[in-house]
Amino acid sequence: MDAPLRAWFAEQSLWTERNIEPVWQETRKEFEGELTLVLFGPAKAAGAKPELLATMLESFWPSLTLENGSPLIRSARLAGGFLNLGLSYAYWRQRWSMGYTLSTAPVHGHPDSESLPKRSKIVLEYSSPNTNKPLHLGHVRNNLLGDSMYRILKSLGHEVVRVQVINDRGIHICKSMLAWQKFGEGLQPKDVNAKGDHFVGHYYVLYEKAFQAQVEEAIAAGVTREEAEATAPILQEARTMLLQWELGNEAVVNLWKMMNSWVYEGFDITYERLGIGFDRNYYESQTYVLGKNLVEHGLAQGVFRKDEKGAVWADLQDIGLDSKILLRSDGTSVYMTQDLGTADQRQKDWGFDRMIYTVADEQNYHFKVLFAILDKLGFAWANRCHHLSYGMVDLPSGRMKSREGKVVDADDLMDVVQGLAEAKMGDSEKLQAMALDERQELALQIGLSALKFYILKVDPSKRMTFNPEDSIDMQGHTGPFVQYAHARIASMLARVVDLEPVEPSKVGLNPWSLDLHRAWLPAELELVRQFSQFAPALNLAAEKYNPAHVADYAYSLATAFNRFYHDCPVLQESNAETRSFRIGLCQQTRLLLRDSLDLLGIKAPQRM
RNA sequence: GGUCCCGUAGCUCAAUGGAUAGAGCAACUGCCUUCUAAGCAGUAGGUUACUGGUUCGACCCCAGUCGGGAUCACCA
Repeated sequence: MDAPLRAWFAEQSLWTERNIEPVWQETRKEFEGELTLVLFGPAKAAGAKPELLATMLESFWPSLTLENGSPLIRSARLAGGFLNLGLSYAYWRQRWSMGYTLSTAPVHGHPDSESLPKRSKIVLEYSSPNTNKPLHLGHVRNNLLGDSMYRILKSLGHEVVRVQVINDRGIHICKSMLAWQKFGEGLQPKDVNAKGDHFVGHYYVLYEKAFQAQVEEAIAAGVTREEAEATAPILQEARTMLLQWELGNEAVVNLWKMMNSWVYEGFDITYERLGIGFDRNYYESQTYVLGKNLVEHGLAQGVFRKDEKGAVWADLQDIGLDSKILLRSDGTSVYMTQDLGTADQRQKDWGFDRMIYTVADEQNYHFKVLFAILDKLGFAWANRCHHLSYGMVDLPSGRMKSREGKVVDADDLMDVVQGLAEAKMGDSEKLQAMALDERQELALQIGLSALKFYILKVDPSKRMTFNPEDSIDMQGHTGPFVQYAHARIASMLARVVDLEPVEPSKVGLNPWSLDLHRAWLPAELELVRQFSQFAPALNLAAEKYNPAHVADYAYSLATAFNRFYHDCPVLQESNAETRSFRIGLCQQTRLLLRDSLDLLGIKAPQRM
């Protein structure tokens, strides 16, 4: 809702004398009006019936005017305790003219600019893959959330630094290295025409197979499973390799570098195709040594304690959490230790106001503890760290399990959605004349749109089920539905120049000159009303770290347009005034659809 | 076991404490000689897991019960 209007209502003595904040909501579709004042609370506080308040308010309506003196309120009807207000067409024209788009925002701000959070510098972490296997569906949700939040926060004027931590070291990396050494026969990805990350992932699987075989063999020889798993020779070899890596053994380090470089080449391709990018990579091989000095510092300050074995602990019982170990008795660090160090490092690197970690909700407790310890260490920015926690992605058959090969590979997924979009395009005569590369690019845009929208329309905090069949759907509540509305407008507007050599000012840039000498049709009013919802949706998405609000908005706007398109002729409208008005509506709709899609990382093709 | 999260139409998801709980998919009915039918209009589908409580009003807040998940390592 319009902030000045809200402010005006809130200031009325009717409320202020009784210390009441009026409750507003969007008017439900089945009632006349766009804005609803809920009178139950105020009525109760005032000891009066809603009817009486509505009557009292009636005297205020005439005093409510726009800058040019025309009235603000078009209609006011009480239904139960709900006062439904219809706003004047002049108001909606003005509101429309302030219509916020990404391209105009930095210059003009937008109508609800008071509610804009202060612009700040934000470090946003997402993706954070391991270098022993390719990206899968879980990474995809992470990437899409991170990328969309980046776009959303950036559009509100924040400076956002996109970072990922690459988990490039550790026992799991050594496992694939070892397997390649044993079974790889010196082959490289290019020798077998493989994508680097898949190539390395293949050896990780081979390791697991060899490991299981050894375990079964040991069990057959009479050893317990537990012991067999702990003592498998190949695991010993992997551990030895990790030690050698840590000691800087040249052969091992060279192998490590070579295989990681293959993986990065593969990741680059996947990210590129998915439309995801980063401003800075942090490598665990460099950050895993960080944090020890922080712990020493905390120990000196008396924030941490050392036990009799020499291990260092953070006591968090005072804030309802457990104790957390930070340094083992042998002086080595744990995961938490490096996360502390990395956070501190990033503050030094960027001087951020806020830091956001896009990490699955299985680590909720970890981040609670991390932020609590940063706070104990006295970092003022500790309470400006946020864990953008998202739920796991399940398959219809249940949880994804990489060990059982029950994973959806990111590259395969993109192949499938692109292929389906292309097949669908084949049905359309208007798209058959396209050049092949153009076709494939469009198919990718549409396929990715289906995938991205399917994932982003769900509240991040909720666990979601990924149904492959639904995810490639292109009808109904989907990305292609929104894209289609955009493409329809684009193809229509492309003809405007030929059909109607109108002044730019007549087609929406200056709506004050577009006074229609008639009441608006419902579809016209609904469309303009949707224009005013863009900024609130964007703000809500940023505030709640939830791109689903933008996805919802894009769908609502597209729906409103489709009805308008069905009900109202545009180019074929004979009345010149109405035609210009509607062309203006189309232009504004197209911009908002394009920008909403962009915030979700989805392309808006000109035709489809 | 302690802590935290979740339970809404057959399925996937919505719904600041507000009106008759909404969409899409799947099912069924209409609408292309008309600016792109990847569309529009309609029918059917609900004890919001259950039991209480708070209040003018509860999917939403509180307590309990049942069901599902996560987490609580000198793992990462």
